[in-house]
Amino acid sequence: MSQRRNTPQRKTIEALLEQSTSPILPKDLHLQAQQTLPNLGIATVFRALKDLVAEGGVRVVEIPGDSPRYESIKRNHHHHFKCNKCEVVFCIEGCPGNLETMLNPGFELSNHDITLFGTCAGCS
Amino acid sequence: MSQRRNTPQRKTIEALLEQSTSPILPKDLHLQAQQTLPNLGIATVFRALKDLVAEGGVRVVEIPGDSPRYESIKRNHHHHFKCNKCEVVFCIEGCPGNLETMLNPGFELSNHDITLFGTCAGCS
DNA sequence: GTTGTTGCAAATCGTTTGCAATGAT
DNA sequence: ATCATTGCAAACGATTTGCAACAAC
Repeated sequence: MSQRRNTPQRKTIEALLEQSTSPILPKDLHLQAQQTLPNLGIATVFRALKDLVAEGGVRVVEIPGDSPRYESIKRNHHHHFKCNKCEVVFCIEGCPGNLETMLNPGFELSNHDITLFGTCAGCS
Repeated sequence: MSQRRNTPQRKTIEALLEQSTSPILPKDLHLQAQQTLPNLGIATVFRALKDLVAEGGVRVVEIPGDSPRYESIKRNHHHHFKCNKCEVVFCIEGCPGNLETMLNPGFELSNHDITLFGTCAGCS
């Protein structure tokens, strides 16, 4: 099988993901990583993200209307809020729970995704 | 300003959206509409969807991992469930509500999006 | 006849892939 | 010296756009 190699590219990408306080878009991750590695290609970013998601170190965050963002799995279960004005995405702790009750009999719940929209504290 | 014209293309697309019991992908809508209008172009489907969403007759449904689906606004507020096995998307009535309590002070909630994942009755 | 609408093809955006060169082990 | 990884460019799928022909009004 394939043993993973510890390249500067991957180290940089992983570090940026761990430092970020909100989920990042691949293109922003690419821009930020290029400050350290100017020749870094966007394909390498996507490959690293795919590997990290497969290994379970990173999770995909989908905000309706946007392309996928990525965040480190180090943060525990939470959801996201996107401000309609400044477009910033915030992580929000807490979860309504009890979602199984929404399902008809015979349906089994494995996971869920909640996105809230509105105006953030700074914009309102 | 632009007055909308009642073309066969738009009538067909609107009718299909109203008949559907679950949100549809543009490419499926295109395929279905082509049974009536064989020369219908995919661009016309996207243009009609954009207009319908702008007018408020149709709503966008985003299931994480998939491209956007569309559904008639005639169905009232509800959420969606995607089966991990058969990949079918179901509408589910009901809503946990009380989501404002998840937000920090200063944040205002305008709308929300919930997607549940798991196994549907037919697959489990 | 005016002008919104269409189909087509080309363009765009985000993402993936093939491949030869490179670098970690 | 292996063989995973890289950067680049080409390929891709979904969506958008320009434009000349067309059709609803």
